[in-house]
Amino acid sequence: MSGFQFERRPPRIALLEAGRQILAEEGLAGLSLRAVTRRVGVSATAAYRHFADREHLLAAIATSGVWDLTTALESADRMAVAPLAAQGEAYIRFATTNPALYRLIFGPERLGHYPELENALAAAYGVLATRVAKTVSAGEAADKSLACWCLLHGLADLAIDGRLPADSGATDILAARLTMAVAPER
Amino acid sequence: MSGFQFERRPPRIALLEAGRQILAEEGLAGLSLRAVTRRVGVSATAAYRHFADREHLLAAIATSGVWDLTTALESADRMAVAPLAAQGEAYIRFATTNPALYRLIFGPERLGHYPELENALAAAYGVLATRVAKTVSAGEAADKSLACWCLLHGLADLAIDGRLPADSGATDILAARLTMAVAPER
DNA sequence: GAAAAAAGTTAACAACGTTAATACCCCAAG
DNA sequence: CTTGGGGTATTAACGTTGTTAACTTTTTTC
Repeated sequence: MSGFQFERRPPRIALLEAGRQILAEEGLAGLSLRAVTRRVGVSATAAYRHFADREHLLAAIATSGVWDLTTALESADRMAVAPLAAQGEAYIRFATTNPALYRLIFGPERLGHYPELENALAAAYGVLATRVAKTVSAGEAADKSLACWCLLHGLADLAIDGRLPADSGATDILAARLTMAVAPER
Repeated sequence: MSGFQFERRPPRIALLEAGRQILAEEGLAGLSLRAVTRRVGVSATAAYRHFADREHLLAAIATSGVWDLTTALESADRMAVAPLAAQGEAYIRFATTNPALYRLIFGPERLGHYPELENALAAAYGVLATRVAKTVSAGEAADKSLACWCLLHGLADLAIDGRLPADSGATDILAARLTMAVAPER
């Protein structure tokens, strides 16, 4: 009868969330296995029940981030007018809102090649490419999708450390402009 | 009279070169302060005479890499026909030839913001922007330069871990095509 | 409630970044 | 010659990290 019972959150997820918090607060430098377990409140080696090693933890954190990006792109795309530009803005916003996470995703050694990360990235790319395909003639679709992604990735990278020339106005305006430059009219 | 005298290479440079070797051979993971000093044949702490800490060493290595990229772009630009496309190819070639170095340069936290690295990056960007400015109408120069750089950076990143769709043909052809897409004819 | 699976623990190791205190080596000034 | 000072390198030590091994504890399942 006694009302509640706390939902015991699966420990794997607790570690992931703690990792993302630390990443947001202290950057990649602070993201050690021990720091993560410390935050969750378990002992240093507890994480090895859930991740083979530190890199797998990092890959899992990155993967969860990519899924967030994917859903952000999807929901931006549902906008009635200018869905492509909206995706561009959403992409840049994701990167600038979660800089350390973004850098981890596209980071040093791309975290080896973890299949889960690959899948998530493919899904995110798919959302963009699908929209481009609807915006552009059939023959150009592949190239323009690729160019669009490169443009956004490059822009995001520059935006993250404030290297975008400020005279061009706000980040999202620039993103929209460049996105449109790649796949204009129609 | 006695012929030679070995040029004593400045230790700072020896450390830098050892660092770049390690980076090329073992990737960022193997690039520890101790590994560098070990390779040069000095004791672990000797590097502190020349670099404040590990991050400064990394920044110096990255900086030296950017200067290499700059001269590669410059010499590509000296080509008579299609200098812009040539720069694009040179950029991608640099990235794919020195993947770990490239990733270090544009890496995790962009190595704080070290002025030497900033300057080197500005110089490299200048080489590209100057060429774009000569290829495009005055009003478009800034935007197109930026777009061009983003495109190349994104392409390079994808190329590094073989994520470029192979059906589009060789990397350099793709680079040329995309470069041209941003700044066509004239 | 016993057996099996999942989760967490302590102890220990090698490697790393970094600091402090100290030695060496070369060369110019007295 | 000696004196000393800059630049360079050394050893010893500390705290932190990733990881393994040998366990114990908790939770789930039948």
